[in-house]
Amino acid sequence: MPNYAPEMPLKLAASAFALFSRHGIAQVNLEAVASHAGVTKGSLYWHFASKDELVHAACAHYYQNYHRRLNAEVAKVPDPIKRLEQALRLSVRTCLLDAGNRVFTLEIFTRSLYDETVRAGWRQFYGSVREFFIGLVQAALLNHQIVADDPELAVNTMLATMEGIKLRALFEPHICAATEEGKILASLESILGFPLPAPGAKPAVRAPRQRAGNVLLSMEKHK
Amino acid sequence: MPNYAPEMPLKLAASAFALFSRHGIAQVNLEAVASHAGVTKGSLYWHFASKDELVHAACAHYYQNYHRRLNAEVAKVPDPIKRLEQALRLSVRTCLLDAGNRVFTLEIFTRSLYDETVRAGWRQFYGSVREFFIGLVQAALLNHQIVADDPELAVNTMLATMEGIKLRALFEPHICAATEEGKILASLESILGFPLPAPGAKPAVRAPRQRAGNVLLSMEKHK
Amino acid sequence: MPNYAPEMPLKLAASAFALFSRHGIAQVNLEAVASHAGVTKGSLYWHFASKDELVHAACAHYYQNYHRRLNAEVAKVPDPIKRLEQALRLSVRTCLLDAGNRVFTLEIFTRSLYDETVRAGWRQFYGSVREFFIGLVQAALLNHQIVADDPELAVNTMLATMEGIKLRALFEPHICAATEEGKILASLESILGFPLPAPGAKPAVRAPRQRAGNVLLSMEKHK
Amino acid sequence: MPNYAPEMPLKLAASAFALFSRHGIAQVNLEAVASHAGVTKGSLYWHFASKDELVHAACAHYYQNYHRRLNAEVAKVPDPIKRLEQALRLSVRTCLLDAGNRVFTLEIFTRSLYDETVRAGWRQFYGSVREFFIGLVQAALLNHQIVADDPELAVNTMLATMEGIKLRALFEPHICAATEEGKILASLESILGFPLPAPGAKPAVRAPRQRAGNVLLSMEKHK
DNA sequence: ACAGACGGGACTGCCCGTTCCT
DNA sequence: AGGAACGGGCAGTCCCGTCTGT
Repeated sequence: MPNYAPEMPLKLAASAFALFSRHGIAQVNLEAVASHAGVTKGSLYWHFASKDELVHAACAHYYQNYHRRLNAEVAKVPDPIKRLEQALRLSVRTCLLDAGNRVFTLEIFTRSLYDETVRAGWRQFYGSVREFFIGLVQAALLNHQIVADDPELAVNTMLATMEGIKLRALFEPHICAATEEGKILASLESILGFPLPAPGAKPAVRAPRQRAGNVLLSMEKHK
Repeated sequence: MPNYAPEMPLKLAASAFALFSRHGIAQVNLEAVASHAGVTKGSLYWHFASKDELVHAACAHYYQNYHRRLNAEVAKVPDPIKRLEQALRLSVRTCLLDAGNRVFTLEIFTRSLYDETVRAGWRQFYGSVREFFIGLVQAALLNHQIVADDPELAVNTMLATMEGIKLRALFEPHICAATEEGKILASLESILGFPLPAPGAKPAVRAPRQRAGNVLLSMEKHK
Repeated sequence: MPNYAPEMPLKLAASAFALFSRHGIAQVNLEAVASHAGVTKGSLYWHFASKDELVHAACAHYYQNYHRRLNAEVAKVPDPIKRLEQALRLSVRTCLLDAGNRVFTLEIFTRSLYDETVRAGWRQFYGSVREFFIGLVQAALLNHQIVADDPELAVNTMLATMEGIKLRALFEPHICAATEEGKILASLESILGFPLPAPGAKPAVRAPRQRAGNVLLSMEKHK
Repeated sequence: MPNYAPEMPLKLAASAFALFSRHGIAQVNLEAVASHAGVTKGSLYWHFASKDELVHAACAHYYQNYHRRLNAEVAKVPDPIKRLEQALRLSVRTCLLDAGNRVFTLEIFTRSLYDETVRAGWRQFYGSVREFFIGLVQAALLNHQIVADDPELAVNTMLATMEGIKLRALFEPHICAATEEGKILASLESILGFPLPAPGAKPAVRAPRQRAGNVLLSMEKHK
């Protein structure tokens, strides 16, 4: 029917991302990706020269999707700190709470060991995300809504904490249960110098020791 | 001479670990592992029923080797804080500075996504390492050589920082160059509440609470 | 040029037959068959799901080839008894004098012990050959060129004699030497009630007792 | 725990014969043979240097067993034609009606394609059987109990007929059903020139044409 | 004489990326 | 764009034969 579908490459990339996230890259063959997109393997090869290229496209899909949603999220609110909070919430939801996402990024990390293109892609993506957050943090700083000596350090720490949580979730899945969103969010906000949510509460969260490092690591043990 | 080699399983596990660390698990076939150990694939299958089992053996080899070296390291010195420092130094050297080790653990992480046995093995290993360090920290605490409100939290933070560094090294290899040992070590020690090395030095490193966490993230950017 | 070869299955079957005939089925691996046909094992498996299937195809190749040559042979001459003689000559040449053919059929017999499909295939082949010869015999009978009370019995006997010769050739190869063609042929024709070739010759061959059973068995012993 | 069992080689040969007859030579491994004999593979190799040797031993077991039973059978009766009949009956029972025996000999035939020793063994065995029967036939001849112009030819024909029946039984098992013993026996006796069993019966069987070839082939078709 | 762990080699069946023809 | 065909590679299996130990 649609004998000319200009969006087919994107459809294939989306299918690839979806399947890779569910089953891992090595476990998904091109036949499956093609049929998931409604075409055959032969057609897939008209758009992508190799599985590697398809992986790159899946990464690009992931990066672009994340950026688009991030931008859409912050566009909804004008207040700097609200924007930052929304950005954080979205990141937690998509990157941490979504198991498929955790799978995909871990697969990408491992693949980047052997594929320079993947490695470069992620490096660039990570850099742009960092710059994005630094921008949000500085805006909130200028608005005196948060406190931070060194925005870049704070963002770096926050991002590293997210990676740390991702890794821990491998072995302790409960720490990324959907119900943990608030807790995780609070920790990340604390790292970025957010004020305490409840004004009357003791500023424990803001207490230096509390904010030290991957705050998530202090979460009560799971029973 | 070939027959009757009770240590062959260990030899094979060591070969598997060595090759997996160099080239990744999927890139190494059993033929290569066997020939690295001086036997053939047919013989390998007398000892291991599948590649999965061999992977588990390689993990066990890794765990055991790490533990053995850790114990040997701390046995050399009686002073608690020296022991802790030695343990940290060894960990940094073997887990962070050694690229093969970084490759192996990342491969294991990804594999643990699909192999419950691998996942359980690593969970147990990680737990035992944590307990080991907590013990060392408490000993140093009793000796008033370090300060730490919550040893478990400090150790968790330190270990998470190591994982964070490992991940960053994927995309910024220079931060795990051999020359960085001192810097990395200092950061980890700072997290565990070590006193400042040089009394005259600016106490920036000790500015305790701020720097705690993934201190490594504040390292100057690579040019 | 490799792709799109609809005749590849036949080529592979022919290669399989050729190699099986030379070295036996168990002694030939799929790699050898594939490379003999100019492809690789992976390609072979696109056409045949297993070695068993390939054996079946080799049998089919053998059956079809024999039928085709038989039909071509009889089509060349119109005279019924000449047709019968040509058919016999071809059968002797291909089935008895050709060592490869003897090997192949013996292998097939043994394999049919354990493979019902092979067994059924041979049964059908044997049946069709028998019908073919019965038809030729009856035509010659109607032409008063041979004498036979019971064409079916005569054909059965003739075919059984051929099998008997095949078996004896295993242990006394000389009885299937190329030079024996005439002698074997004469015996088979005698069973089918052919008239004596030379009118002046002693009718020894036609003597009942001489014709009893596998006449070939009366051939002088080899020194 | 018989640590000294001089008869172990025979036991192993018997086990080998039994298993080879049931499942074929290629389908039986040495482990199975050894355990069937109550020992392990290591012990088997003390008695036989290779699987080939074991096959040879199984053949020898078969030959010897057949000879022994044949001799025992004829020793029971003094009358020449009775002896011949007993010998025939035993041969039909052991060689034709017993499916295992048919399997074993067919396996041996195929193996003899590639194993000169097996081939020579069978050749010798076959020769000795032929001589044995020729002796019995001549004795009966001297006693005027049968008629035969050429005892050797008659025996050859009879033996070839048995082989022919064996082959046909592959594809038409019913012709070797236990109930067919009488019919098969009658055919073979007819070839050897036995008098008709019932005096009043029409001497059809003795008519030359009827006796031509493997008389068994004239058996009514199976429905 | 026996037991059995072990080594070695070969092979089947399969997967999956890739190419080519239509 | 479709899909038949190809190619390489590898896991898992089988089983023979050997070697140590008893």
